[in-house]
Amino acid sequence: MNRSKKVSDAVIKRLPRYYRHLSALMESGVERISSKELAARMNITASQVRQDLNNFGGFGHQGYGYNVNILYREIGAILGLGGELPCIMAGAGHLGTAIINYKGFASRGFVIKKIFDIDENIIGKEINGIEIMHIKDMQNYIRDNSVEIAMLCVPHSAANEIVKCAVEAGIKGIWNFSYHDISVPDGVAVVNVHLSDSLMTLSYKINEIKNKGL
Amino acid sequence: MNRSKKVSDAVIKRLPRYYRHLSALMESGVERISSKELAARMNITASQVRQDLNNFGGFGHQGYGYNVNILYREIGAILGLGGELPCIMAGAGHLGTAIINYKGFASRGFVIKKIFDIDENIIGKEINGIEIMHIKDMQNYIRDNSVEIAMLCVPHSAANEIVKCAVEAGIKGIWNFSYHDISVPDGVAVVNVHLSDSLMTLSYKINEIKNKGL
DNA sequence: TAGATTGTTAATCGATTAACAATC
DNA sequence: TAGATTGTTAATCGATTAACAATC
Repeated sequence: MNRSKKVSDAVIKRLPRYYRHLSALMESGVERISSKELAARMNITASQVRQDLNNFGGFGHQGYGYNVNILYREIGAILGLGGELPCIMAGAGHLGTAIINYKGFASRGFVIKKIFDIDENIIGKEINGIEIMHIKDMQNYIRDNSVEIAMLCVPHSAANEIVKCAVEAGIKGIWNFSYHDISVPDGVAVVNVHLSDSLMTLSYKINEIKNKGL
Repeated sequence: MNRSKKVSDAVIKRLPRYYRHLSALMESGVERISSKELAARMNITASQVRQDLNNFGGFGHQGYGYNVNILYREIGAILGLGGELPCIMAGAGHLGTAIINYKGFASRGFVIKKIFDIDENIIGKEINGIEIMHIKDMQNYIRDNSVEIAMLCVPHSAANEIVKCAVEAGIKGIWNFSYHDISVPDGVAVVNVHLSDSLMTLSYKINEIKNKGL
């Protein structure tokens, strides 16, 4: 992998899409695919496929295309998949619970080790077989167990404090569902997920179509 | 609003962020803000703020800046907020339940009218005071009640069929949480939310930081 | 070998940033 | 009025697309 030139955000966001499509191809028993065919499936151009992949190395062969299995594995490696990534969930509300119960993450290596919440009534209980502990024990748990990812499903009033704790404990990345964008020091990765932003984008698009019709 | 030139996706995605920051400014009692100050809060450039807003009209005043309340209301209108947008939820699993229980949507006008599921055991029950009906009744319900948005939290094996139903019934937009991207005819808006893509992006970023350290 | 398809360079397109006259 | 700040045009930067020699 070429570490010198920074890969653009646009490319990074497409990587999981490639991964998804390659996974589907594998399931259908497809062994090889050309950039042209893959692009058609994904509604992008063949040029873009080749440019994207060549950020990370030449995975194809002239006259042949790309081996689906190999490309799938390579993109998985680029995405940091392959091993186990220990996670914790902060916040056992509805959204946290939904994510804890989602089966697709563990199979990709995102294993939620513990859940942390402030509600005394649920501490000691389990969700999907995972123990709920008090939020005050989160920092030590992260440190002692080399947790890499903190998933954040808490009210935004609590978010900053919890982020601070997690960062001090050496967390590597934060997956933030709380209302405000969060910021962290260099060396910690953050992805903000704003479901309400996404819904408003949909509303915009509906509105746009309506206006076009006038 | 200038309908002739298409507003870019990059701008559309920033609109909810402006909306969020303006909302916070209103709460802190700020009455006016310059593009420079707003940009600083949002980690973008003042030029970009002005360019973005001028896609939709001149909301500012020279020497003064922007009135926070007015700008908030204008962006709300651009986003299609203000009235009620009737929604239905397809799929009452963990994720669907989490979204149904989220309080922030209804206050923005996204009111979930009914929930549809295939599980006979839960039909007739309620989540957050909203009735669960059988999925076979979804199409008529959408048609008879001019539902605008279908929220899709079903397994991907069921997604295509449900989308087809909803589109035939005249749905205006689909908020899709199921695993695969969905496609719809012109005139229907779609926003795909892929939580696992988002998590993999985080994993990439963590990995990138690790590699940079080497 | 001939056909196919890559990796990569060059051209184009679009989005972001800079600059500044207009004006509150 | 003088200072501030917009709206908008021009310059720059970066991402996407096109083209093609290399080669399987």
